[in-house]
Amino acid sequence: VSAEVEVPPESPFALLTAAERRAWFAFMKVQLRLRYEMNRQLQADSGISLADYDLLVALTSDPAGTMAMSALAARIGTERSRTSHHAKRMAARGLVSLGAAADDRRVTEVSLTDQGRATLLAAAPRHVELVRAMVLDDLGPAALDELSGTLEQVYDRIIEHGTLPRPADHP
Amino acid sequence: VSAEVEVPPESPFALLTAAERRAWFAFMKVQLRLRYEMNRQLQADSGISLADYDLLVALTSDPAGTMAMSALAARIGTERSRTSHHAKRMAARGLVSLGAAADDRRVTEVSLTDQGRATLLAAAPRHVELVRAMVLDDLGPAALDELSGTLEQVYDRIIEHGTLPRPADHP
DNA sequence: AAAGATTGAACTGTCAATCTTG
DNA sequence: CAAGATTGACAGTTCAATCTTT
Repeated sequence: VSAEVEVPPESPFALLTAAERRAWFAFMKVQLRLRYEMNRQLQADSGISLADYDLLVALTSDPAGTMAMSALAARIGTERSRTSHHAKRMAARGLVSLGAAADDRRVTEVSLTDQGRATLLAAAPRHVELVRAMVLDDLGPAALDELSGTLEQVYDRIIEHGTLPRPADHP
Repeated sequence: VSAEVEVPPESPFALLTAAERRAWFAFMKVQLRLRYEMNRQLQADSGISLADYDLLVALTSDPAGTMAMSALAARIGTERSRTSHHAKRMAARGLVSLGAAADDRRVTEVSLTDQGRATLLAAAPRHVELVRAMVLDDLGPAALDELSGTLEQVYDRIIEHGTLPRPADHP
């Protein structure tokens, strides 16, 4: 397993202690590789990006598979304009459909199409398998709980010190 | 602190156990917010992106602040073409300079300029402060070690199951 | 005016094709 | 031909300006 990492004194990482640096490097490395591998696998197996997958998953949180554009953006945690561009591209590919809400015509409703639902159902098991294989499977119940607790604590600190409001809970 | 999260049975997350889901959500949430906040702070305080910062830091690992384009790309963990585009944009802003290597003229050397070095030196303390405030400060030495160990274990799994070779060690 | 959303321009990242030197 | 790198076209992201409905 990885131990001490030497850092030249000119490097900004010299501002961290050895233990801090170790945690920070480990986190950044995991994060970078994981994103890369998830994207690659989804693209190869199902022809969708991680961002596409996240959007489709978000829509399943509504029983009918329909959400207002703003609600969708808030759920995914990105800006409205980005979600708008993204949903439009996905609509062109047939994965979702867009339409004005009947009751308030300012609202754009984004809905899973049959094709979108089918794509997600086909993609999910392999994606979850990857996550399990890469992250979850090798941690015992105790390590998993410890990791969850630590990350939740970190998340709270980020929200406290950050510039964005805490989002509504992930159902 | 966050506890059980309900997931509709149609959601792909139903494929994970409650404990697995908790760890996975916590990781994804931390990762997403942290990237956002780091980017925002660097941009606001120093006028550079997180990607710019990473490239500048990578260059400091050479005493003279000069690396071959390929070596730089490998160090940052991105593709050569991306690094090439990025370095070119940064050169236009005066943060780095580009030139053919004397001994092998296929090689492009990327060098920190005085301005690039000054920008990094000015940016680093506040960036490190943010990382400390958001992630490191609130974890005791034991939690920090435990987190490092778990993430290093996860990283090894990712490399095992992934498609990319293990990169050279971060000095 | 405020809320919900879209648009267009500028910027960043990805992929395949190409160029240059060894 | 292989290695190092760049290019150009396209996909995705951000930001500010704009549009529509309430």
